[in-house]
Parts: sequence; C-alpha cells; structure tokens
Amino acid sequence: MSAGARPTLRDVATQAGVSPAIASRVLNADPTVRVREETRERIQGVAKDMGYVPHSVARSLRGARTGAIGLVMHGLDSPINVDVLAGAQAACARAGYVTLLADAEQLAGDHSQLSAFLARGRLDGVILHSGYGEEDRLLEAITSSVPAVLVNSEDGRPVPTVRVDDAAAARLATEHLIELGHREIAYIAGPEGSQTSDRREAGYRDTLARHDLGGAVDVVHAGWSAGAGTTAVHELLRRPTLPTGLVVANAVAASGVLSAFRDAGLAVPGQVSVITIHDSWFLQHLSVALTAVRLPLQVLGATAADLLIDTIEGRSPVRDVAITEPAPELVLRRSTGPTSRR
Amino acid sequence: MSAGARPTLRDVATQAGVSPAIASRVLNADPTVRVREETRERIQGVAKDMGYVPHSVARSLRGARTGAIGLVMHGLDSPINVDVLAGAQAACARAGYVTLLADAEQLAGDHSQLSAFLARGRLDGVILHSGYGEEDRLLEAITSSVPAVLVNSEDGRPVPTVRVDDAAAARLATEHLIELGHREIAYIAGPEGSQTSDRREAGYRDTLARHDLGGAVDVVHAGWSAGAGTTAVHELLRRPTLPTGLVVANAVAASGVLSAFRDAGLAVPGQVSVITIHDSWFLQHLSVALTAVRLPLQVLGATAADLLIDTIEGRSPVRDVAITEPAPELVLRRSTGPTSRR
DNA sequence: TTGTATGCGTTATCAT
DNA sequence: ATGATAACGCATACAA
Repeated sequence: MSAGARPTLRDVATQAGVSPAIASRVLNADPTVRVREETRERIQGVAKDMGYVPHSVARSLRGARTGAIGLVMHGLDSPINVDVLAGAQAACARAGYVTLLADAEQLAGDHSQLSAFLARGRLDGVILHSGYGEEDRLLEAITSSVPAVLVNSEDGRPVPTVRVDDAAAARLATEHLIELGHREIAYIAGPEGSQTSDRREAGYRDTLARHDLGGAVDVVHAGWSAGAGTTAVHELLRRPTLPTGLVVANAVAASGVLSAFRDAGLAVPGQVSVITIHDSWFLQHLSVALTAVRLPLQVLGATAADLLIDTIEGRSPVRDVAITEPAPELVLRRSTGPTSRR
Repeated sequence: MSAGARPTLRDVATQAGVSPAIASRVLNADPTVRVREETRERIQGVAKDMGYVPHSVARSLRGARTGAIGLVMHGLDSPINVDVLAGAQAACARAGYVTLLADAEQLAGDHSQLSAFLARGRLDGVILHSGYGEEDRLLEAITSSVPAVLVNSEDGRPVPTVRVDDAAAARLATEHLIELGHREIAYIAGPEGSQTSDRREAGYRDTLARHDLGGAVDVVHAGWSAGAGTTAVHELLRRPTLPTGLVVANAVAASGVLSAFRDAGLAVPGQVSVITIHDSWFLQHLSVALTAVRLPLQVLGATAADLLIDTIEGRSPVRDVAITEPAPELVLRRSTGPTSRR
C-alpha cells in the first residue's frame, strides 16, 4: 500500500486475516451474517486503523444504486430559486444522497454537458426545476434515463410533480388589497407561458370574481426579473389612470416595481399599494418594506427530494403533490395601505 | 436487451460484429487505433441506433478519473456566495466536469454526510468556500482524500488558494469617501476572525493612513447578515457623534445598515454616506440605491475551478492566485455624497 | 486491422 | 462461522 493510496476492502481483510467477503458483510452490518464477536471487532478495528473508506464507484458498479441525485435548476440569480435548491439539497443530504448540480439553460444548450450529466450510472434520479422554455427539451432526455420529479410545473405530466399553492397565495394577496378598500387591482404577471404565473393569475381572477370585481381584471405581462417589474410600471404609467393596488407575481420583479415608483415620484402605499408573492430577506430592505405572501420554498424543494427518493427506493405511488402545509402566509410590511381613491 | 435497460459496450460490439475492445477504442476516438473507415462507421452507427451511453461508473472504476468536482459552499442564503457558486459550477461544466454541491456547515456537522461526499472514487477534487468556522475541520478531511482549492482564504495554506483583491476594493471604497470630503469614516466589519473582512479592514486602514487620517480609524465588528448591519448601526447611534461615512464589508450587511438609518430617520447620504463591497442586483432597489465596489465573484469561482482542474489534469504548479482582472470597480449610486459636516 | 484476457473494488451466491 | 468465486461495464496490454 503506497503512501497516498487508500486501503481497499481486500487490504483490510488481509490485515485482519479474513476473506473480503466476511469483511464486507461485517462492515456493512449485514444482519444475516453470524460471526464471532471477536472477529467482528478485529475487522472493525483494522478498518478504522487503516482508515478504510468504501469505494463508492465500485459499490455502484456492483449494485445498481449510486447514492446521487441530480438537481437541474434554473435562475440561480434569484434568491427565490436558490431557496428551492437549498431545500432540495438539504433533504437529499439528510437521506444520505449526494447532489449533482446543473444549470437548466446550460444543460439544454450544450449536448455534451447533458450527456456527461446523464451518463449511465451517474444518478439515481433527477429533480427538475427549470424555466418553462427548457423544460420540454430536458424532460425527455432525463426521464429516458432516470426517474425524475418536476418542480412547479403543470400536473398531468408523465412524471410526478410538486408545487406550492400558487392560486391560494394569489388569493390571499388579492383579498388583502380588497380588504384595504382597493377595487382597481392589477396583476403583474411573470413571463407569458409560465404555468406558475398562470396559476397565480387564476387565483387573482377568482378573488376578483368572488367580490364582483370580475370586470376589473387587469393583467400586465412582465417577467421574473427586477427589470421586468420596472418595465411593467412604465407601461402602467402611460395609462390615463393607475390601478390603486398591484399584485406582483414575484418578489424580484416587485423590487423593480417599487424602484420604478420611487423614481417616478409615486408614493407607496400612498398612491399605490404593492403586494408580492414569495418572501425573502431582502424585502424589508427595499425602498419601501414590501408586504408579501410567504410560500414554503425550502419545503417545496425538500418535498420534491423526498418524493423522488421514495420513488427511487421503491415506495409510494404518489404522483402529484400540492404543498398546503405550511399554508401561504401574509407578511405585513409597509407597501400596502388603504386606498385613497375610490 | 430488456425494455428499460440501456445497451452496454458489449451489446454494441456484438451488434456491429466486432470485439468490445475495438468498439471501445473507436467510440473513444483512440488515435492509436487504425480501423477500416467502414468498420468505424458501422460501430458508430450501431452505437447511435442503440442509444449507447457509456457507463460512467464502470469508466471511473477502470480509470482513475470520475469527471466530478465537489463544491463545498457556505451561506447560500447570500447572493454574494451564490455568485461564486455559479461561477465555479459553470467553469466546471465547460471543462466537462459535473459538480457535486454540499453545504459546508452541514458537512462539518454531520459525519455521515461528509463520508458520503468524500467516499472514495466519487470526486476528482473539491473547491472549498466555507465560513471561517468550518474551514479547518473540513480542510483536513478533504485534502486527505482529494486535491482541493480554497476560495477566499488566507494564503500560506497547504492547498492552493484563490481570492479577490479585498484590500484594493476597500481602498477604492475608502478613497471615494475621502474624495467626497469625509474625514470620519468607520469600517463596519464582518464577523471577528474572518480573513476576508480582515483584508478589507487592512485596505481601509491603509487608505486612512495614507491620507494622514490614521487616528480616525474606527472599526465596528458586525457580520455578514443584514441583521448584523442593523445591530452595528444601533451601536453607532448610542455614541455622542456619528461618523460621516461608512465602509461596509458586505452588501447584505449594508442592506441592514441602510434600513436601520431609515428607521432611525437619518438621511443617507445627507447625514451619513454608505458604501459597500460587492455588487448585486438588489443594491439599486434598497431604501437608498447603494454605491458599491464591484468585485468579480463569478470570475473568482471560475478561477478556482480552473486552478483545480489544472491540478487534477496534472498541469500548472500555481499555488495562490489573487484575482486582479477585472479590477475592483466603483459603481456609483445614491448612498454617498459630500459630507455636510467638517 | 482486430480480438482476448485481465483487473478496477465490491457484494451476492454458493459452498465448506 | 467463514471462504472462494463470479459479475457489474469498461479500457488497456498484449496477442494474432
């Protein structure tokens, strides 16, 4: 055994004066094997002394499992998405899996990256949280090679799906504005085609309808970025009259909304109230501390991981999960207030 | 070949009527092998038709390489650290490596996670960007198993180190305030023991000294979080007199600083100017758009990756890298202005 | 120009 | 209670 080289199972077995087979079973605590207590201790002692570490690759080759889960994520420039990643990563780690991280856009755009990632034997499964643009392209390649779980996508897919209760969150946000007396409430949407944004829009429309405000539906398509929020406000400002309340689909976009109002000299919440979906540390530090509906994003990631792991380990036939616990929660700050107009 | 099972190299070889050895060498474009053009095409055709994907695990077991790099990161709740992660991830992917992500704190606190991550044969190397608390504990475990590169740590370590030019950034920030006429400038530091914060402090001290303001050195220890920034301001407010300018070690902490001033009713930059180190998308949306010194964080991550890959692939004896290109850059926004006092 | 044989480190099966 | 052996899929040294 040369200096840097780690000992193999055979090294341990030889040193302990037993066969590799016995050493393997003892070190893996195989319950079906009966060895003398003394032998067991000797093997374990030698393994510890020699600093034996199992060779994960040999193990995966022998068995079918790799103990690795792929996380294909998009938009890591947004803390919202990072929360999902963190939740998924932590849940995988707790369950004994390591996680491979890839960027959805890069993977979709570079075939060699995709095949390196999906190389046979590398992964036990994949969690896919991608922008709607990459999703279809990636999904087929992934599912043809390993089990997958989709985050925040439409259900009715060929793979299990996990999402938060977007509609409920939007309802809560819209209700809040209505309770404050607002009647002209616009929804600043995400990019066109985003299912997440569509579900929130549905909640917004629901709520207006239930309050006989169905005629006031007012949707402005923007995007997930701060710049998109700013652009949406500029669009609003070109109109003769402004809504009194805004439900913004996403906290990052809402940052841009607030800055645009500040730059335009409009008071929030004096002239316009703003509420957003998703909470994050930065909201209270924006130009006006931003009222939001908190959604359990880490739980979302963790649930996706748990569902995938159940699938991998042969449990649970659950297909689609909508997370209702913890429920969406209103986090009151300073960006919403009673309407001054009627 | 059953339904779900992917074909092996042997399946391809058999189907093409050649031996596995030839198939292997053709598919890997081994330059030392000379085969008939017709044979080559037949093998490649069959591989494509059957959807052959090399088995990464078998490959790693045979060779010594795994094509995987571990990213051990801390503080993914801060966009600053996520930038470093994104840079490293992208650079690894470009070079054909997949990346395993782990959280430094979790790894340091859970021995079974650590050994799963460092299992023999899993990784070709590790990039470690950890809080100063976990670093020492993790470093030994990691380096005893694979090559590593340290991000933003002190040089003179047993492993190669990469960092940005913290001192230069702090000098630039401090100079800026001095040029605006400030003479009482405090440094809001990171947590005690942080080398990154210490390097920035040195730059701050340098600059004061060079302007004969060495007597005005004023360091308040805080931390990297927004809450720490807020606390530091509360501490300042208990003093009889406030500095006119603040250099804050980190943009997230600076968010808390700005909010604390807003809540206390102090005007920024009217009564106190604030500049921070690190730029990020949210700075322009804070209660006052925050002036900052931009440091190339993605480049930092990418450089760490490149250095590690050089090491893995047997090139380059470079030990410690201080990134000077692109140089720290002043990003002027609204949180700094001429001092009103003298 | 192509084929055969071996071993990477494990674990499971079957024997003793 | 323990050991011998085979096999996972691939890449290489060597043979033909």
